Amino acid sequence: MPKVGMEPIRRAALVQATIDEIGASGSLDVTVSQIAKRAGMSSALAHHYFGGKEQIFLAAMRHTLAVYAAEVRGALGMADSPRTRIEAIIRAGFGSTNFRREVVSAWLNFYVLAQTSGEAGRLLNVYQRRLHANLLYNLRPLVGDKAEEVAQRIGGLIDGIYLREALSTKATNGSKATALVLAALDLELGQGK
Amino acid sequence: MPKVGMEPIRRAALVQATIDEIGASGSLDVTVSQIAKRAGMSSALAHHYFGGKEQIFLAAMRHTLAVYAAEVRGALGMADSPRTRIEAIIRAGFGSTNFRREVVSAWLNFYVLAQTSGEAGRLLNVYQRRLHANLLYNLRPLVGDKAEEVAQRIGGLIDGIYLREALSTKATNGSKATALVLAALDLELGQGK
DNA sequence: TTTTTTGTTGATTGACGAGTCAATAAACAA
DNA sequence: TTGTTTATTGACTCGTCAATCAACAAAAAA
Repeated sequence: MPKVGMEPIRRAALVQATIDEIGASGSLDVTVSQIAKRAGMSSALAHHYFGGKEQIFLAAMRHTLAVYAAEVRGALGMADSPRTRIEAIIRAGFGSTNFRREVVSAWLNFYVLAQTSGEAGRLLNVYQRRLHANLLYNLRPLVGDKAEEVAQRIGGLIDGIYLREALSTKATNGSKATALVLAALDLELGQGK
Repeated sequence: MPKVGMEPIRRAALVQATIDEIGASGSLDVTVSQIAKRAGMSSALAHHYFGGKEQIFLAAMRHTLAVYAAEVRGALGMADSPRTRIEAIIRAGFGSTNFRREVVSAWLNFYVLAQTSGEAGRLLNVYQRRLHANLLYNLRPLVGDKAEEVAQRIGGLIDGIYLREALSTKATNGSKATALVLAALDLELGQGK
């Protein structure tokens, strides 16, 4: 019983199903059929709306990145000093949304996809640049010309902790990760200038 | 013209070819045929010696981990204080061997494999525990009961910087990464007991 | 020399998966 | 009413790939 205006609904369902399926299987070796089934439709329909598997992946990646960007933006809006803005960035990265197992798994696999797909690499690049620029901009007034180096370190630490959580079998604890990075920030800022 | 005693040679060639092939393609989507061809033999022979694809991957992973472990051990042998031992660990991680593009790529993909394969997860776990234990043991005399936290941070930073290099399109600079982490170490140690 | 062990591959099998297509049907426009 | 657009799928094509097998060759053992 075909209804009209299904396209956005189907697309959203497929994107979410893709993230869930990647999270469930832990790899990009998920078939279009699996994704479509989870989203409650035939694989032919998935192809109809997205054209191909890679485009489904990219849409899922864009969605993940967009959600992350929105959270950072939201958190930044509530902060009014460089220091609190940096804290906001860190907290947003380890927020409950981005820290759910399936999202973490999706990120990890997007890292791999970025090595193969040019478009995926570009997307990830945008994320990394934005994170770095945000950190850099707010660190500058706090540590001057050390900002570049500090931003590199805080950014790397965020990614590294993220990675470890992705691999850890234990239930992940976002707040512990946040505390760890915040302590590093304190150290970096405590060093004068 | 079959010669005798080929097994170890073939196995080593396949392991190296696997790492190279993963590095070249940037993903685990490499076929046994590709690997075998790069190693100069038929795919049937690869199956003959290893049994299956997963076991080839695991052997490559074990080799990568073993090389890394050997470098750490070598570096540790030349150090005689906790501080220099920690430096040795960091330097080894970013040493030229582990920092070559194909090795970095292999690591990244092993991370993904670890989510799927139990044995791969176990192997990676061994590496992480060993790194953590090494850091912890040598940090204890320097920062006392903060050692656990500091080890977590230094370890996470190593992994994170590694990850970023894996994704960077620019030629990677191991010494820059090393300097970044060493500076973080200085900070952590500078904060007094 | 005969037999067994080790090395080696081309050909084949069997499964699976991406993408296409034709067909069906409801909604909508003319 | 008739034609067009949108939604939807089962069936099919085509390619790929892991794994197996049968067969052949050389070396080593008997």
